[in-house]
Amino acid sequence: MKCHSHKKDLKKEVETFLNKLRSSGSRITSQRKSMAREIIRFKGPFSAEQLHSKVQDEGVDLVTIYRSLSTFMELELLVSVDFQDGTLRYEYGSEKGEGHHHHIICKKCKKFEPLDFCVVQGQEQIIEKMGYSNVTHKLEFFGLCERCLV
Amino acid sequence: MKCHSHKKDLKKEVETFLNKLRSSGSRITSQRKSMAREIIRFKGPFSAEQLHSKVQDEGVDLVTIYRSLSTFMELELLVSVDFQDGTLRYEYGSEKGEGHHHHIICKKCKKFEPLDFCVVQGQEQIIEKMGYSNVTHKLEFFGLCERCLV
DNA sequence: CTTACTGCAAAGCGTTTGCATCCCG
DNA sequence: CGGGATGCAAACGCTTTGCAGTAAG
Repeated sequence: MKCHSHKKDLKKEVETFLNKLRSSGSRITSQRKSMAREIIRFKGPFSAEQLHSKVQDEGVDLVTIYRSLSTFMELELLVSVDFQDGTLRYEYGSEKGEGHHHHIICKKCKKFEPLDFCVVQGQEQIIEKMGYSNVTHKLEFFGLCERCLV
Repeated sequence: MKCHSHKKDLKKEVETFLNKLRSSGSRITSQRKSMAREIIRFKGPFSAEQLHSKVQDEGVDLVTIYRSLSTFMELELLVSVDFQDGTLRYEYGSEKGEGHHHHIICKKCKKFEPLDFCVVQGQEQIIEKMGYSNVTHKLEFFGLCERCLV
């Protein structure tokens, strides 16, 4: 039951993703369909390499992944998340609006959990008064998870 | 008058920096003395390359810079700052304590200003209750400065 | 004297670019 | 069909590593 409705949700979300792509004038290729599906399935931050491993069976090149990720970022379909380990992650969602959230990331194993609070957004107005426009923020928490503490 | 006292402050701060190094069992080389002086002079985030340009006249290699920066980070003499442009910056100071602060960074020209407020530190305790230890956070604001807005 | 630190060269890694080909609309 | 998207190979920029020589304590 639950499983079936999840599948339906996925299909619907992929469709939403692709529609945003389409309406920007971009083309819907088979590679991008695969990417969209996996990006939504991740339900959290992922690296280019991780996405590649999910779609390389379908013949999607890593370079294509990088180029599409860059396109998706410009269209604000994705946000970037810095894990502080030299590899950039991406996550389905936009900087502003409902989905906005941050993470607690384990310094050692890089596992993460989303956080449902953000006390920072109010600060952006203060900074806009300082003379900056289009202000956003990046916030991540880092710690050692229980398993890695030992 | 002011200039003279600044010089004195610099010398004292460099001494403090080197003492922390010394007391960790590290050696005080001429290269590290130069680096310490310039790190404190920056009064803000700097890249390895920027530091190199300040001390290469004194014969300090870029590789030595990277290795020392890594040492200084371990000793918590520096914190890292992510400008989201693929080049890591470092800043004199520690994660916790008096000096703790964040920045507003211009997305285009990468100029920055320090911010004197941080509303996030209280959240770290919430996350420690979630089962994480040694929790810190990274927060930076990004916007377009007046000059770059055009 | 011991061994941490340094410089040089080379490699490593994630990411980007050039170019010919492909295929979406 | 025209132009955006792709795959392959090669380059890129930042950072790390190997190793022999140097110098701090």
